[in-house]
Amino acid sequence: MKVTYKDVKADILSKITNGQWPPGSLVANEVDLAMTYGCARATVNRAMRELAEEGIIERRRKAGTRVRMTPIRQARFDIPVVRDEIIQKGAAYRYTLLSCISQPAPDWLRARLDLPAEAKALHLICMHYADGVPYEHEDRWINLTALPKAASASFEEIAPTEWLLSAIPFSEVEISLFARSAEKSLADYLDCTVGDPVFTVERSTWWRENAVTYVRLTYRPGHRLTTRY
Amino acid sequence: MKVTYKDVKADILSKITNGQWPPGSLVANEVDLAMTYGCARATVNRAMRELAEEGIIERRRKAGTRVRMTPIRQARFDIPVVRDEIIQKGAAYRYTLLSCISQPAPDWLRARLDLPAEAKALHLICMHYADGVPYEHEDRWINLTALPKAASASFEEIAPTEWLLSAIPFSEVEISLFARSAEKSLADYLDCTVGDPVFTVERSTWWRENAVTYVRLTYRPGHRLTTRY
DNA sequence: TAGTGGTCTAGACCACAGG
DNA sequence: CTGTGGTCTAGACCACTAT
Repeated sequence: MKVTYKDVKADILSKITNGQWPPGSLVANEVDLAMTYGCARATVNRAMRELAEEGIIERRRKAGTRVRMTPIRQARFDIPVVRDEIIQKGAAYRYTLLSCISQPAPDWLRARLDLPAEAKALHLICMHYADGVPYEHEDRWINLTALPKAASASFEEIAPTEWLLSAIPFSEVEISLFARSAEKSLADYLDCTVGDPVFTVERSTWWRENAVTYVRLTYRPGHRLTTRY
Repeated sequence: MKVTYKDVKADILSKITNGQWPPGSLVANEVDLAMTYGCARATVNRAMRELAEEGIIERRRKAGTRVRMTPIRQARFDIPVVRDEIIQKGAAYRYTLLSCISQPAPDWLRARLDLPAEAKALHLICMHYADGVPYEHEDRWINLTALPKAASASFEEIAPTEWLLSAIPFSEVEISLFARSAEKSLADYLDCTVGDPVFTVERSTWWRENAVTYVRLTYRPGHRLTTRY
């Protein structure tokens, strides 16, 4: 059986985790490793490249490869579309548009998205329900200057997230997670008590250097974002 | 100049983002693409593999490659060591051990980490300060059965995170983010008001199938976890 | 069963950065 | 200047799976 890059990767990783190759130590170069594993250099290269991407080792031309002193830990969270998230839990999905107002972009929004003074915006408030229970509150602003056709979309029927996904499928995003307390209207919508701690995801989206949308997604109390790594 | 995998990747991505290859559409196979780009198949393969990893396209043997209907967006957050995080902000770091008790693992912990009935645990409570201001509250349990030498570590001087990092540099982690409200003691330590919404990171760590530690890191009100993708 | 992606190889050239 | 990683190539075989 041939030696695969996965074999090499697993073996190197085990040598690191069991202490044979301690943090900071120099790892043999690709040519030597290829010899010892009896495989091509490309195979070793792929194994090492992936370990480097995962923050386990650090590679530099000429300097060689070292085991990271403090491994860089990264958590990856999937950011699903709410509807998919709810359906995947086996619950029934329902969406409601609460408010939809076209207006000049307020100062704080212009500041945040770096919009010109005359920018127009569409302000949407929506709710997403799972089996009839409030799941997520969506407070969204869409930059009508960058995306004028949003003005004529019927957000009664299609959730803004999904409309935007079809309008601009790929974009640059800044995402921010934090805790805040539910004020009156939020508490009403989420069916919780005023002052309850809620988990909020704030997202700003750009498409080709143009700010497109800013959204605050707030979840019912108790919501968790979970992952493994 | 030779065609690089980055060229190919960028070109494919642009064809997707500008709508030439809409969501759901079938992408030409690797051999054909290699011909049109005038490069080796391996080059196309690497470009496509990365796009697939990034959730832009979906690949299946025989079925071919498709542009994802709803691109899987993944946010990656760096999980830094608190001390590094604070120092990088240009603030002075200070650490305090508030409590350190060795005791039988409570039921909820045994349930969570799947520990045997007789498991012993070390319960630590610590604070991390930035420029003297409360930054993070740490409530940690270490499984002494899996990691007996933790009993003799001097957590007065070294923070558990850092001690653990040297004891078990690489591990399997489950992480969970949520909002909760500060109860009395937490509010005291974080210098905030009881009931304030606080952001909490909960982490369970395994090393070679053995649960090692469970920790709740709670940040002062207003803390945000931010990233771009 | 046949088409597609997944991977390995052996060799080559190059870019970068340490000494 | 030279060692190391980064990448490309052309060809090959294999694994999966849609049809």
